[in-house]
Amino acid sequence: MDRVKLFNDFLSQKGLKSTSQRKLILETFLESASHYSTEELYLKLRKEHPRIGYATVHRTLKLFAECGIAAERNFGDGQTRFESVHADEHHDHLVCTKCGLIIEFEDQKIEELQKLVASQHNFKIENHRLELYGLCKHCRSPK
Amino acid sequence: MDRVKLFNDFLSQKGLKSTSQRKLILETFLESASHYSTEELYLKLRKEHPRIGYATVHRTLKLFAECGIAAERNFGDGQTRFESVHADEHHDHLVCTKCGLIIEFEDQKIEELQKLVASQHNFKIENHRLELYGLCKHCRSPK
DNA sequence: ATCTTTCTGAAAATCGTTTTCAATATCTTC
DNA sequence: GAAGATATTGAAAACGATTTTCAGAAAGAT
Ligand SMILES: [Mn+2]
Ligand SMILES: [Mn+2]
Ligand SMILES: [Zn+2]
Ligand SMILES: [Zn+2]
Repeated sequence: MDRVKLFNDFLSQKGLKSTSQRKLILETFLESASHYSTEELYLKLRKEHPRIGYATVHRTLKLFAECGIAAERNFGDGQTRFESVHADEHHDHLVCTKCGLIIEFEDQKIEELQKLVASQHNFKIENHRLELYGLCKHCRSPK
Repeated sequence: MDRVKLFNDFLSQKGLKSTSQRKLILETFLESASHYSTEELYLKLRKEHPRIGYATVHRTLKLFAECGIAAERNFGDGQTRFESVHADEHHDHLVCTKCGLIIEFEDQKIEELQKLVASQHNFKIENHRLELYGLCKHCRSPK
């Protein structure tokens, strides 16, 4: 559990405290590979821990993002989503507009061409987002 | 003025009315090539037409999007922006995180590679977004 | 001109997110 | 293991962008 240590180091370095809620939220967040909205993770946690508060879940997700173990995403449904980040890996997304399925991909050629475009405009890229929206394999076929 | 006719056809086809506000908003929207938030366009309009309402501006922008003469964009600053769409042209964006400058580009190779990625996942693309965030030419150089 | 329907603008409502605040938990220091 | 200092929690309120409501005004049909 490398990310747990990473988060604890982040907390102590910032003078923040290690609480049972933070441990619980991190554990649950790491359990699944999904792209959670605050609401979704809150509802999942509340099943087993009815005392947990929405604000705590949200604040903790923001902390994950701040320390780099989570990334904030926005797929245009009006909710910010958080996903677990592995080391310095990067990926982009295919998003099914019908069932919500999210597929991750990385294409090195596209990444290169992005850099080329940026340099042609004298632009220094800090980050980017590429999302392909459409119908997934299952939602394409009627039946 | 092709887009004016397009909008009027859209209105009459839907049983909607052609009002002085709608004419004015469309005219002002088309005048500039910028990526307007509702707020921005509202403030611009209000200078010459203090009686216009925010809700009317917003509703009208949504109508533009619905009839295809505008597209909704979201560059992560929490505001929906509307830009004029020319025919079926498509483009992506470079966004300066410091000054807000928006540069448009289209790279045919990237578009091709996106299709390839999609087909590899048996995915049917409906639309996509590619945004490169960073520093523009001016904001890069200190001075 | 009259009637019917849609539109407008101000204000209120909504939705996701963030902040506030009093009670509680954690961490230090003795 | 207390006691004190500081950060955290959860509920509720505040927030900011967007959307809806509603009564009066305007547009279009007859
Ligand atoms: Mn992902
Ligand atoms: Mn554009
Ligand atoms: Zn699907
Ligand atoms: Zn700039």
